[in-house]
Amino acid sequence: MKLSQAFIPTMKEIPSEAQIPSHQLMLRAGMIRKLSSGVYEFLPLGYKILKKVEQIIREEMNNAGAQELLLPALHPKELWEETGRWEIYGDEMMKVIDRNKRQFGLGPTHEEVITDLVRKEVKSYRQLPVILYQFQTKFRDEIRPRFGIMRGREFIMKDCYSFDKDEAGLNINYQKMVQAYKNIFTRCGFDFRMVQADSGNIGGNLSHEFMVLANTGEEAIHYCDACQVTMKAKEPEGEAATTVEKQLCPACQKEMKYSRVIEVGHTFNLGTKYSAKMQATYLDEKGESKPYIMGCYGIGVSRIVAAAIEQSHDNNGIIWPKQISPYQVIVLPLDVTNEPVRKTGEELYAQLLSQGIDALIDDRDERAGVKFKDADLIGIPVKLIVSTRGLAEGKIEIKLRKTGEVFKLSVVEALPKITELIQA
RNA sequence: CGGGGUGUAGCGCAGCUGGCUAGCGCGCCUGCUUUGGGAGCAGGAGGUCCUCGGUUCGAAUCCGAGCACCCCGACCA
Repeated sequence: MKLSQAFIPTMKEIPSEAQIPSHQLMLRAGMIRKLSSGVYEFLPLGYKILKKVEQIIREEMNNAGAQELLLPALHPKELWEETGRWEIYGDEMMKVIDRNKRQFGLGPTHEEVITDLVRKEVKSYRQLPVILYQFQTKFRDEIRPRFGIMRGREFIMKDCYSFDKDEAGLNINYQKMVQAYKNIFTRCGFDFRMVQADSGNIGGNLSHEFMVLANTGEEAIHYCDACQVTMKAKEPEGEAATTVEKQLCPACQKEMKYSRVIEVGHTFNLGTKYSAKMQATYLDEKGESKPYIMGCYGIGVSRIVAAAIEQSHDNNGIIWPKQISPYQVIVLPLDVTNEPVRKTGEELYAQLLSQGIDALIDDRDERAGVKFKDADLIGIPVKLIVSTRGLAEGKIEIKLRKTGEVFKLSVVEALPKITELIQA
């Protein structure tokens, strides 16, 4: 992509609405814009990152035996009345009415819809297990949307549901999903912990949350890496309470570490909570009718993007982990009015593309400072700098976003080095 | 929903104790100069001062109501 033609409106100043780094940087980097409280537009750069994250999740889900589908966002009221959640979910569900005065909810989660689909199609134990997932826009009329994309009223979620004939089957699938989640968050470059959790509104009897360590997180944990123990921290109570109670590790008795965290994933053992209420049953080997044993597994896809920035940024902007960076390399011809510089930049850019490297080129007639600032702001891991000064010595320069490390190389050495850096 | 705060150009802000034609920085357009970390000069475009109502000869400024947005709390991917 050529920056001169790209719709990436960067900003020098911080919009006053944004308080935390990820929100500020996403706005400044031209990734998102606000339409309304808790409702955001993903611009091309933000959308590209979202798609990268989605693809990582998709690969791991497919690998774990789950199949992708797409369910509706419009849910008829009657379906939610079957589980009693039309009342229980209450005002948190956005509601709409059609021309015949029929009521619908905008799906905040999809247990009812998926269970309805499966109960209509899956009648025998022979058809189980089945694991289905989707990427979808969820609607939740949050009491207080905040921190930009972090807690929106409309957001992208990957939700996955497993249907088994018995508890043993569910446990196997649950473990598969936990492993898939660990793979996903590792690939996203996260420093994260898994913690046992309350099951909240979704329900069930066992659940785990996946927490990214970040000091702007809305929750907190105590953890002991030596013993692999993690527990959720209670929020300090009372207005004056700012100190956190110390926790000793139940295994080794040493003081546990404490960190604020962002919840990016949540797994639930649902049991028969939904299938029983919805008469969602199959026939077992003996011809007896039994409710499915269900599990449910969610990931906040858009939130992952924000969490990644919270965990990796500096004063100059975002520092994307290689795996989810929107582009792998940015080529910076520092002076496009200098013909050799412009030409060398264009050629290197074309060569990168021809080798399947997703590159960006800043071909704008801007000063060097502007180009460096924008490149750092949007966080591309590798800068390939072509300058009048460098070319006079027959050199170009490669500079790494994360470490600031610089390599001066001849033009022919550049591509192999970039390939090496990208694969490292 | 309870508490706190903000609303003036695309962004950041000043002006607000009642007074002329609403201002500054950044950004944007034109030209010239510049060209390794957000350039300089000159010219220019861009405003329902959140909305409605009230007080007044006169309101961005004072009063009232409403709306929007942000922050703290309960809720959650």
